[in-house]
Amino acid sequence: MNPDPTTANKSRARSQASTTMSEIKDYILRTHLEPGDPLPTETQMCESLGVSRSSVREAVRTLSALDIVEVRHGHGMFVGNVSMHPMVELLVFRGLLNPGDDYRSLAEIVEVRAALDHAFAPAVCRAWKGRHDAELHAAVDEMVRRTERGEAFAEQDRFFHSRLLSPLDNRLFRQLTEAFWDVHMRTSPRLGAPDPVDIRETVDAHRAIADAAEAGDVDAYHDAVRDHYKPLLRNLQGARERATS
Amino acid sequence: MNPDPTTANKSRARSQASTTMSEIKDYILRTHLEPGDPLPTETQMCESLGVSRSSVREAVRTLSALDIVEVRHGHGMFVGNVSMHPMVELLVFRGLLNPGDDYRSLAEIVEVRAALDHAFAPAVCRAWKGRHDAELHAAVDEMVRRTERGEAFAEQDRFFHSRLLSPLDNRLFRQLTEAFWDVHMRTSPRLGAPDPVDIRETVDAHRAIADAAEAGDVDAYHDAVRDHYKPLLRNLQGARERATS
DNA sequence: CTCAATTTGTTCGTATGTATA
DNA sequence: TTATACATACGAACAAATTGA
Repeated sequence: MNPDPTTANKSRARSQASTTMSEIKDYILRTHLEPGDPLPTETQMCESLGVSRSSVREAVRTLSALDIVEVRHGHGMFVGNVSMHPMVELLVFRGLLNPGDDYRSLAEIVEVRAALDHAFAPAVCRAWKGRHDAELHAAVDEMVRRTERGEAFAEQDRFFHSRLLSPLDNRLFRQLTEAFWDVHMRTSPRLGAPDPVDIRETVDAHRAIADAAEAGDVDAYHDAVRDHYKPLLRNLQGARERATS
Repeated sequence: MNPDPTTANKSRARSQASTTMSEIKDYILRTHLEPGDPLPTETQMCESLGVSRSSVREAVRTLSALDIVEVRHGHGMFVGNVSMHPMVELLVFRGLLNPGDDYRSLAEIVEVRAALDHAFAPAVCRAWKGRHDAELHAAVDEMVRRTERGEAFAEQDRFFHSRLLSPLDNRLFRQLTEAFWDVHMRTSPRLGAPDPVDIRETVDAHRAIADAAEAGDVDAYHDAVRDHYKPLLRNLQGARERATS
């Protein structure tokens, strides 16, 4: 009685959209496409995969959420750059999800950031030893100026950390660090404006980090990283105590 | 002339599916839902948000890809557990994407895993000091038995590392570690079967890690972690050299 | 600049598969 | 087993964005 039109699929348990998603991923891998390369149009995929447009769209939706496919309205679909952006969205949402321990997620983020910085300290010092980077110090100078004017310096901060790790060849580590920086920035506003003294301490720590790296002094680098996160952890600790009291 | 039906939306630039996604996220946060809690049905969302079912479905698709929403066929939609699974999928795909430097992604994964292990060594040793965990050692015993029978021990390996970090209160770190373990396992098969001597060395390192943690000996712990990854890094190095030759 | 072609975005109607009671 | 509620799938039509003639 049942014509069983699903026999064509490998397993009837998996949904059309799910199998279609795998097909698209396989297509990208099979044809050795790279980020930015154009993908077939929706209608072409419908024909070649033998599924409806809705299914293709849902599959593409999923891949788009993972930054594996990038879709531009009225233009076409392309291979995404497979960034860490999905994880950032995820962690930001997670941070907002916990109403009880509000600052716990942020504290965990900071702890992991510090851990990564410490772990790659030898590699960073080895890479920078003997070199001097004007842009790195210019970023710190700009932080100082902005601090004196009472302005924020998120942009310089991001640039500094990105630049500092740029000579490393572990792309995963670099992207992970930047991703956690992003999560940090998008979760921290609830902390309120930090103390001016703490800001000054943070800026100084950036200078110390750059100096230690360029001197190839791993121990000094560890100390500077510790100083970098110290005021933040202090604020976080205070906020958590206030929240529980 | 223009009836402008999009006035209801905050910004006409964003797509329906995108705003719908934000609405659902806001709904979860606003009503303080937790992972596992039921969500309104598709039709209910269509009515309350004033959009078509397709748009709701595409929005849900995106949230489902990020493990923010879990949808059970024929049952309903629920708040997902916001796990690291999306990142695992992402990194596995990334690993398969590079045809040139095949083992580079895997090497980066291993390096980050080792970095995290080293970074949290003091916390692990502090948490385990003076304690003795039968299950931890039982896992190692089982590894030994399986090695003697020439079998794999992925399950025991995962349990070991998960158990080892279980006393830490940084959930993010634990989930990150497990996620990288998953990526590692799903990317490493291309390396081929490792040398029996290396396997033995790896198993011994697990024992040493457990002993060091329970003794509260941070230095020994660092050494054990190094030994744990040493055979793997050796194989990886060899594979990369063979690939370039 | 305007027009037309291409491509993705949105909607609706309908039929089907699935889980629960 | 039946009934109900729900998600899944398909196809057609129209809207909106982009590109290039």
